[in-house]
Amino acid sequence: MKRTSLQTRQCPVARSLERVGDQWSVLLLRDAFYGLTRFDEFQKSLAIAPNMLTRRLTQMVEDGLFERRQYSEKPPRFEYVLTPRGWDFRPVMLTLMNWGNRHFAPEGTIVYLAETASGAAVQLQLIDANSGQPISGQHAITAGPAANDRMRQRLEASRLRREQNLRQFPVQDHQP
Amino acid sequence: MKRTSLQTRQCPVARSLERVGDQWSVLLLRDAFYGLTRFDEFQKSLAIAPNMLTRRLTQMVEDGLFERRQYSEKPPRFEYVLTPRGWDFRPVMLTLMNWGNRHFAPEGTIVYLAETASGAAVQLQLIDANSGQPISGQHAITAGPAANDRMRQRLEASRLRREQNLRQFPVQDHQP
DNA sequence: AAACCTCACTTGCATGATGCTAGTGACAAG
DNA sequence: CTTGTCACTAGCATCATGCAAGTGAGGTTT
Repeated sequence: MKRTSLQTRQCPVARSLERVGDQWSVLLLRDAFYGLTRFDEFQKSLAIAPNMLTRRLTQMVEDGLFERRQYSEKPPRFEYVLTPRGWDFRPVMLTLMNWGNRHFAPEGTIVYLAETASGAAVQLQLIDANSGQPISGQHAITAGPAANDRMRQRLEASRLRREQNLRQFPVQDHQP
Repeated sequence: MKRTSLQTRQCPVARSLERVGDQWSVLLLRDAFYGLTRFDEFQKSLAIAPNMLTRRLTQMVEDGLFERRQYSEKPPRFEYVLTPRGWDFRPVMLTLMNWGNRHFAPEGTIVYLAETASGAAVQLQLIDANSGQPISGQHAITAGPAANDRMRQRLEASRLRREQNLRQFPVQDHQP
């Protein structure tokens, strides 16, 4: 059957998944961050069927993640370059890579993020730029001005459950 | 045809996608972070068909993201609780949510992360905990000890392209 | 005690997205 | 004038997705 559309859902995660909720989209972005731009580069790197690649790239151009650009007139040739929206996905990619490294690399560290200049390894951390504090279990998703009733109920229920848990297990914090 | 397996690929992103490379897995994790644990809670919240939900949950239990736990004997009832590996996905979720909020919420901010105590809004930022510096275009993916030849070649090619770009556009930095 | 409800699923089948293979069109090189 | 590169398109097989309906163990209501 048709895959259920998440477009109508009022949730930024669901809306993101509508654009990158499949394997190939994310891998294409990964390769784009590695600097690939051309159809056959993606094809070789990913071992993806050409029709799948066409479908994904077309969709991602439509979604504003890639821009299709002609780089040669006489042999008509095209390349796919990241838009600002595509570039903006980089933190998600790095966080996901970090997760994969920690949990699915039994043979040891495959890749890591490093400073280009010094080569020093980076230890990724998500912080609140306002306070400088790392994100922890002391931070919670909150309804914004555009949230509808359904979303507010969902978040309110979540808040209540959190309070109950705190009463039951006062020191529990899975997210240090 | 069968979906191509990414298991054999030596890349932490591909390996992560093998576990969360579909829409429902990520949405299940989202709801788990909201505090949902029971089959029918997930079903109502996501409007997912029960067979799909069974398939996803079973897979995610196998992958070590959820643990299936009996919480009642007399009416035999089960719940699905996040494992440490599942909890560890939270930074990815928050970063993805942030991306969705910025790019796919034309009606305004739907949800935001806030400090539980003060209610102060959080401005998410990815930093290097070693240096305290934000992650920028000055950081690059580097081969770790367990990287194979193919991965090293990929990263070397990426490095060369970056250097060429710098010669062509010396001030370009898409990732401030 | 019959009827109805809750929770956690299972079964059966339709269909459309995924994916393999082969082919195409525009040019360039030898 | 044959071969090669690049960027695709076309045709078809099949498997994952998803709807609808049912199941079983027990509780609650009338």
